[in-house]
Amino acid sequence: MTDRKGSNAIPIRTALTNEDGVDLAIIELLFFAYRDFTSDPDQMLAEYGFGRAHHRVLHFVNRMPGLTVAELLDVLKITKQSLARVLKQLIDTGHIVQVPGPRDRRQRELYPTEKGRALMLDLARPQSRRILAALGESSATEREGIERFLKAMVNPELRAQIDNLPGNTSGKGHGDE
Amino acid sequence: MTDRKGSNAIPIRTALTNEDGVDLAIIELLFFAYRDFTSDPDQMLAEYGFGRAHHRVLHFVNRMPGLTVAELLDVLKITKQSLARVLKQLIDTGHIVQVPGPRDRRQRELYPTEKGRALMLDLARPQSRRILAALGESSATEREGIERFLKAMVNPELRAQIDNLPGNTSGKGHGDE
DNA sequence: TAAAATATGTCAACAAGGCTGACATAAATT
DNA sequence: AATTTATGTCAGCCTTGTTGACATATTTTA
Repeated sequence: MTDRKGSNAIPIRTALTNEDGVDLAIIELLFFAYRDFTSDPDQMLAEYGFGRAHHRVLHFVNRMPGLTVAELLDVLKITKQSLARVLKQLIDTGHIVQVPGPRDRRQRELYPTEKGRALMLDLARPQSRRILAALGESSATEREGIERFLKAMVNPELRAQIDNLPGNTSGKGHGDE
Repeated sequence: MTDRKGSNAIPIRTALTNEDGVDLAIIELLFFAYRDFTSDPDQMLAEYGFGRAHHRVLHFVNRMPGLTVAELLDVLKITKQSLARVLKQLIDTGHIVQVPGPRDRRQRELYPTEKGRALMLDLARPQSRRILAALGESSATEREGIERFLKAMVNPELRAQIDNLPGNTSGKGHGDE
């Protein structure tokens, strides 16, 4: 009897707690925090017929104007077919424009339009407000601790990408290299 | 000419930076951190034919054994139809069992089985390891700062739910009230 | 006790946003 | 001239969310 579901399916009535050697507190906090963090822009995006995927594309095109499709795929870690759908919509609605790469004309450099920049800022504002409120009375040192923690949660290979975003401590930016 | 996409779609070539009054640094850190945070269990779950939704259900059933379907829906903030699919699979595979509520027999109390407890722990371990590594040299005070920040990111109405999870500072737990 | 409300389950259909595989085109590289 | 590269696109699949409708058992209420 392999008992996939049968007789020994005895209910465990004791709750798993932080004492079980696993950091349940932060695991759960990340889940709840991220869910609510994304909820503000999600609501706004729905009015445009956009989703979270559009938001991410719009965000990074605004942060790294002129990036190529391949570079964007590398930041987002999705396939080009996934990107194609949402990128097409953002182009069709005039939020993003494509410009043939000057050096390599196979490439398409992606830039936000005025409209795309405005939408990106609209989406970022409630998130920024939430973050500011959550930081509350935090000192600059505490903020550094939070940023350091979040960055350390990212896979090491990808931390360089974060540094290369414009205005971030180490990197010299992306725009006009 | 409404110009949905036309002549004035001029590419903006300047990158949006932290100086634009929006906290781009933490916005991006949350995106990257959460993506990588979920990637470890996602990979493991794929081997079982499960997804992130199964993980969440399994997690909270282990954390609050005996919760009812309605309570679980309230924690996850999804519809019962969404829950039904994944819950059914978890029950069919013997990870979770249902027990008729003793007071109200319409209710189904949800409990993990030994198998469900084991899987939940397996999934939590890499996440916990990542968190521990990210905390690194952080002091207890820094950790508190991080937890306080994350909790403050959650919508205020829902913070009580977090406190009521077993082992969390204020709440007196859920199990055998 | 009969009627209404509640907790849960289930069917059907739909959408977003991931995925894979295959193939086309233009441009650059070899 | 042949190959590789960057991008686009078609078709189909999967997970996980959604809504609406309806069935069943049980509890509560009138």
